[in-house]
Amino acid sequence: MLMHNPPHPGEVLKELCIEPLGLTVTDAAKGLGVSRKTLSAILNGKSGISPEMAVRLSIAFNTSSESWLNQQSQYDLWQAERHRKELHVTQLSAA
Amino acid sequence: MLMHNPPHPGEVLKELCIEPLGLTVTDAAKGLGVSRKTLSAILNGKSGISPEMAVRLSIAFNTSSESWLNQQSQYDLWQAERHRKELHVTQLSAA
DNA sequence: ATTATTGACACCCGATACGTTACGGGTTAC
DNA sequence: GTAACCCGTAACGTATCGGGTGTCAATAAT
Repeated sequence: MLMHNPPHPGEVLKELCIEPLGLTVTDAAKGLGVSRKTLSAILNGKSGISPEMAVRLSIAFNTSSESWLNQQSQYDLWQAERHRKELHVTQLSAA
Repeated sequence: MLMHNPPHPGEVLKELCIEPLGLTVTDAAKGLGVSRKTLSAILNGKSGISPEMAVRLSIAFNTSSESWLNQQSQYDLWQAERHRKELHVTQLSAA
């Protein structure tokens, strides 16, 4: 089933990892091995979480990479589903 | 936990949807509303399944879009995990 | 006030999804 | 043989996106 209005993974990252640890974006970016801009873009919903970034997050925050990437997938899918009608696709399998 | 060596989603698509229905790549592509090249690339592992494509597949084959996109995520993640060592990331949370 | 931090902007690059067109290699039917 | 399919794919273009670098202005902390 589809979640409705899933939050952007960047929000979750900020609220669950960055803020609780009192990390600055600059320091967190340094720890993740990416630029400050890259992390900032994610935290502010401008970029998604790439597979490589999911692995970085899993190492830095001792979490699972799947959870990050699945969150991103749910988010992307929810965006894509909103244009379901505009993709003229015909049934190929039996209903 | 991580699956090991997840199959490319294109293989699954071919074996579970295209072949059982006796569909040609040309006809399936037409039904999906994409070019023959685009579908061919997916079936042969040259391209991944985009969120939009997942929605197309869900309509044409009466399946869930999440399942397609999750398969792709698992595949992408498995590729990314293989370079875990080369991403110099430092621990930020308590172990 | 000075410094640190941050978000927003520009521009660059590389990867990727998708389209059209076109080719060459198969198979099958005539 | 030749015509009609089907297929993979190379070559061109489009657009989007993640990521790096740099700059700048607003804000927060000292």
